[in-house]
Amino acid sequence: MPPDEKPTMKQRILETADLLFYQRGIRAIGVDTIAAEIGISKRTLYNHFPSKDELIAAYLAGRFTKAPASGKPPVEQILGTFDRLERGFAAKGFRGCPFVNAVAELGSEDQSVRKIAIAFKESRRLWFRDLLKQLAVADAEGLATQLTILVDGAIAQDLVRNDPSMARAAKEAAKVLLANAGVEVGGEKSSRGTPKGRNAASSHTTVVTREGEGFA
Amino acid sequence: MPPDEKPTMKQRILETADLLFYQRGIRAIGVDTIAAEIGISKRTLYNHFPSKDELIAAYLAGRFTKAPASGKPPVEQILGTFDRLERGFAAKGFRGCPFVNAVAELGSEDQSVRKIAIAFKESRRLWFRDLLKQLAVADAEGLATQLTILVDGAIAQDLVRNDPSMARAAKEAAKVLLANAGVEVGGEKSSRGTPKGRNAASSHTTVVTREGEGFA
DNA sequence: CATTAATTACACAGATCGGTGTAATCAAGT
DNA sequence: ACTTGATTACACCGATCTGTGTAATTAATG
Repeated sequence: MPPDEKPTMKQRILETADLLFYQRGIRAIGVDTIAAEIGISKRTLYNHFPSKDELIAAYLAGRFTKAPASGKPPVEQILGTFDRLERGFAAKGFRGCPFVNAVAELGSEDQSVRKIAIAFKESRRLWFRDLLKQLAVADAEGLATQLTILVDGAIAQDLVRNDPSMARAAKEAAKVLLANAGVEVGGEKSSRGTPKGRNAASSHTTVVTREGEGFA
Repeated sequence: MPPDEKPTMKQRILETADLLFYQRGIRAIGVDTIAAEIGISKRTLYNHFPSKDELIAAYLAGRFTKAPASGKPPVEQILGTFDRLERGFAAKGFRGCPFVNAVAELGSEDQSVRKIAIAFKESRRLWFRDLLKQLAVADAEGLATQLTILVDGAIAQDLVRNDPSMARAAKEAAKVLLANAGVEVGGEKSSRGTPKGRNAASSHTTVVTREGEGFA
């Protein structure tokens, strides 16, 4: 499918909803706001999505991306996750994991949202696990769980602190866990001591990319 | 101060707001709902809290508890955090970290909420750091950060999965990080392999306690 | 008993919420 | 030129939101 050409109206609605939902919260954004942002009538929005709930579902479904496959060796893929994470943190507009946020704000009643969130988290865990199995790690299941914990912990910390170095701290921890599991982990320790520049207003030419999608 | 005696009206309002805000989300709960739950008039509520925002602030302030001090050795205190975390997860009605949730649902604009969330997270990190310094850990700052990442990661994972064993997985990771930093960590490895009973509907006589408060 | 303070019921304001109904308008395709 | 489908403007619905004004009622204190 050619990625150019003018986007469908449905796509425009969805991507605008995505932006607003993610940035300001699902409950905080009304359908009127979304329609106004695009400059369309509310009727048009409802012609493409029969209800806000379905729009929310589409939003989360769109965030459910596959973890990137690459030819690189498993260790690099695993550690690379934390590098992508850090870039995501540094990118303007990062606001944590959309699935965790959705569960947090939609309460425990909403079962469908929780289900997709669980599916996403588990898919990431399995991605780690399969790579760990390639590395002949004994307890691939448990270590994979621990890696997802590191990822989500870094995300939560960055969400409140706005400190991208949390990704690096998590990466260092991941290295220790990997080494402890008998995995040969690549050379330099990347950074030492307390990550400098905590709570950074340090804007390194941040790009507005949306890499990582569901995070992470 | 004697903890018994009948609670103040303000206290009743606050504790009810706490329960509802935490359980169902701040944005999801209206002041009418809170007043109705207690059985008081909305006017009375506004006589004690001039606005919902101040009630929210009081809610978060109430969740800002000090990490429990004890005479136990630092390592046990650190690892004990994860045990308390697991009990919190198992307790009925656990719904993640109130500060992270508040930041997640109130969006990036609300500065006051983010500030108190940062303060809380940092206080927990410093608590870890001071204990680590007692253990003569070289990079106490960095390791403390990593421990908070583990805590928040376990919380996020449990929030979506409802799996209290995430706390144990985080604890095992913490042990590895501590050992790697030269800390002598206590004997048995507590559990091995994949934590059984993932996504547990397994109700072990869960208590309704609210220990941990702000988590963790 | 009289005073005072808290709480009550209740109506109401203005905004926003998700969602619908309708008729006019616009843009293609044939 | 005619038809078809999408989009528009716009009014409207009932519900809910935060917050206020007011006068009556209740409970404790002197």
